[in-house]
Amino acid sequence: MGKFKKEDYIAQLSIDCVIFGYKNKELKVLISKLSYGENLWSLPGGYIFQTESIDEAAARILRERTGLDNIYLEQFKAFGGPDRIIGSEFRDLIRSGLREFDPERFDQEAIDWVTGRFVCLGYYALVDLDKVDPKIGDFEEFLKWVSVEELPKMTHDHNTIVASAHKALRQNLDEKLIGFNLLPEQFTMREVKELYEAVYDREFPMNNFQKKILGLNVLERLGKKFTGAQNRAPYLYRFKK
Amino acid sequence: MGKFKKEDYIAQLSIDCVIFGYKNKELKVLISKLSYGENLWSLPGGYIFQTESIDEAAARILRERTGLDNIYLEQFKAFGGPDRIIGSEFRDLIRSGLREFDPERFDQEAIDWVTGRFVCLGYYALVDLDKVDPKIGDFEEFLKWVSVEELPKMTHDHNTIVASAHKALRQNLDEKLIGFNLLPEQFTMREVKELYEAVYDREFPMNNFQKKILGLNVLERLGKKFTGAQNRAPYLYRFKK
DNA sequence: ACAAAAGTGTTACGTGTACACCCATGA
DNA sequence: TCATGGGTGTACACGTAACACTTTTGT
Repeated sequence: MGKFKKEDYIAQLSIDCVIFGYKNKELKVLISKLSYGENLWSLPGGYIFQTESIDEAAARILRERTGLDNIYLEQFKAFGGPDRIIGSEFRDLIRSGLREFDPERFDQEAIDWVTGRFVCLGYYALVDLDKVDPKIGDFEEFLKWVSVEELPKMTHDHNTIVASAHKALRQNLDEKLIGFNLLPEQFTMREVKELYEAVYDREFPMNNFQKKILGLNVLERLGKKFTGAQNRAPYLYRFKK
Repeated sequence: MGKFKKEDYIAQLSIDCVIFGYKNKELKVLISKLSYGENLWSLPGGYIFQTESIDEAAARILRERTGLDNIYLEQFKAFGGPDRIIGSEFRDLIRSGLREFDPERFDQEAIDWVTGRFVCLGYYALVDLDKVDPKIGDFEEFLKWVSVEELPKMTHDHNTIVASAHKALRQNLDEKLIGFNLLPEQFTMREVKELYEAVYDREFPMNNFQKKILGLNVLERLGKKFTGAQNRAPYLYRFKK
């Protein structure tokens, strides 16, 4: 990675991504452990090049972090209190060099830039968790999938941002039929139901749920899925394109 | 007005306001005629002080433009193509001084700042049109209420922004019961119905509409409104606080 | 008494929920 | 043939839509 040039980016404006995945009947979010401070967590994010649109920037940041292209992505809200200053909590920590940053990439001027006040554009992404190959960003130690129910306290207003993203997801899941982005290509009806239950945190009766989803006419029925269990084999479905 | 100091503001980030009003059975938007160029229109907007939140900035801008406090305000989307550069269309026009700006307020450096690339945060506001006393901003000649159906071609992507705001309004009108912000304190059921018809651009049967709205239990019935017409006098209603 | 429009009531329809039932699978 | 869970069908409740009707007001 080359030197960070602040002139390349829009100042004081960042993009934070709430990357949703689904596994083990849980809705999960990809969060990052920061490489400075003690037990500090945050959402993966990035900055906007002067030459790209904000949607392109979000897609690029997602691509850099997940290795995936054509991710389902939705801008849901901008966040911008005057207290959204990375430095207000960690500026001293960073500057004191408690953890060293790569001086090749970040000089003092760049660190000042990064630790100023930021307005952030919140995007949420829906991915097939198993296809993601998470890559760390600047100031990050590692990334981790965590259930939305068990998120740690994160830096700044990132917990608020996730809550807002979750709310937006709930509002859009049905209307825009985006839930299938969280599942693999083929899935059973039960898996769809359990996904909905994870998102809305409530139960759906199987038979009525099936009728509702099939009534949308967006799924095509494939073969059956034989698991070896001593019960009727469920059908596999695929999202129509 | 004092000198414009760019250091006071967040760079490359603006707020554009879609101010909705309602009159003569039409949903209207307050737009401004620019003081340079020929027949150029845009949305009223402004910039964000380093010391305020984005919501505070939007409320302040609305206050400056309408004279009203406690306006219903909702952030609905951020817009940020790399082509959103005021200068790309008008930079030369501005710089050539086709219309002179107040040099006390804007020096060359400030004009460079203003004509760069901007990401904009879209807010929509709902106001009682008759209470608004529109005040022009920088680079503006006058403000005008125009029906959403008859908007002129505006600068940049402002037509897109209005369309997006209108869509957000439609989605929220019912759910958040915000429509009454567009009406005076007292109103008849027919006026509410006609407002809804203006927003959704379709008809609602009076009797069912009445049942639905009254069923929400958010209105209190006051006296009757005698207009002198030779028909039964309608009730007046008020929004419960 | 009449025209105009406000307001109320009654019925029909469609969606979603609850319940009951049958079917396939492998031990 | 039995237990398990998948899948389908039917009856009911609810909210919305369509229709008919009564009431008020001023000429």
